Amino acid sequence: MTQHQPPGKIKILKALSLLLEQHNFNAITTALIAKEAGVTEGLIYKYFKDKKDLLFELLGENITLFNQALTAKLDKKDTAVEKLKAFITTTTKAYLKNRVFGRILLLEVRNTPEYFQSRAHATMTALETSIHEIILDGMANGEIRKDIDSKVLLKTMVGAIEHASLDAIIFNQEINAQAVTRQINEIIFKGVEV
Amino acid sequence: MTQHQPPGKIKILKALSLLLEQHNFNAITTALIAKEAGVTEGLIYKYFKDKKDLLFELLGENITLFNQALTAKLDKKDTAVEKLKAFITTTTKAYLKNRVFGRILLLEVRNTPEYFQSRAHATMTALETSIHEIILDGMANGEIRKDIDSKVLLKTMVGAIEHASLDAIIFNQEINAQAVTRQINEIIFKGVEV
DNA sequence: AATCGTGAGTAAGTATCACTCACCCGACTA
DNA sequence: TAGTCGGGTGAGTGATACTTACTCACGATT
Repeated sequence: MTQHQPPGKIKILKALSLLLEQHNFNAITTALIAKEAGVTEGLIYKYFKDKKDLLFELLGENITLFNQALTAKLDKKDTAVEKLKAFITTTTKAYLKNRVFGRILLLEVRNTPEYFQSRAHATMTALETSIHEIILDGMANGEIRKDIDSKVLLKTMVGAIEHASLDAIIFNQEINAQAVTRQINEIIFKGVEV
Repeated sequence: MTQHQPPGKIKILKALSLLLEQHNFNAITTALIAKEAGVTEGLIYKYFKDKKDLLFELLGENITLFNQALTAKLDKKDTAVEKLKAFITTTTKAYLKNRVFGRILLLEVRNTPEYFQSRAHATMTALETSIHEIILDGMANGEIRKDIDSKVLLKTMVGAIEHASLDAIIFNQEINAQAVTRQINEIIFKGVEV
């Protein structure tokens, strides 16, 4: 997937990733990216359609790596509920550990329509589809209530994960991912009403 | 709150709101806003610090109106659980009915640090605080499990609402808000595990 | 060993915006 | 009738995303 990338291209991707740790995407100029990468501005446009395309490719690499790591983790779990809980935990931890990844995905790309045509988004959709299938499996084998809309459950899980990570990502706070994900799992799987 | 606004300022706010129904914020130029409003570009900068400030003010008006409507609705409910369910339903419906409001709040402002200094964000924080207090009330009077972290529950609710609305907002789909919010309420309050 | 093609990179633009600034106008008021 | 002030104008300007014409190093081909 990422083999035989020209050195300049790699340097540009690395530079943007580094800069995103300190600044938000709009505040990062192409001139700054080029300077940080040690190349000229023109080279960015040799390898990327435009500035946003560069962002999407960086996100795409992160998602691909994350997708592989997540799949490996879920394969170790036996039941659907265990897999879904692992999904919540692993994803939240990924957003919090790799802040740039979380920031791009949750804050920087969604307001640009082109993102939804990108490879990054396609990978993300595939990931969500596989989680959706786990939910369906769980319903089929009696682990999960059948009268729940599987799509809404998926959205609730993803939404909970994202919103739990959001403050930490925006304000660069440290939060206890372990404790938070345990709580989310408890809320979604057991419910909060007495 | 919004009294005695000069006509030009109102026209500019209305123009942006209208344009946001068709285009995303970055794609809307100040020249286009001015043209749509029937004023000159310079006037925008008489009333707003910059283009983003204009966006924040438009959002602020929407949030203030929504906040009032929501408070009125919640006051009619007696129990904490009923209030929280009404919060989920009312908020989701607001995002779906007023797409521009949903789009600005969920997609356009969060990637700009200045938003978190704006009046709009302050109002939003106040709104979330009042919902948090309802959760705490519910715990105090035995409606809601006391071993749940109230903050995480709040985030889960908000996250579920936002993510359930997101696809509809992004792709301009119609979705059955009634059915979706009933499902979210079921998931969060009763849990999904058999 | 001369030539060709190509991938990698450069440097000097250009067009488009967001934003500024000096100014105008009419209506009050002293 | 001069002063001032809110509301509004329109011609700039600088930053910046993006383009384009070019160079250089190189391995393969003849």
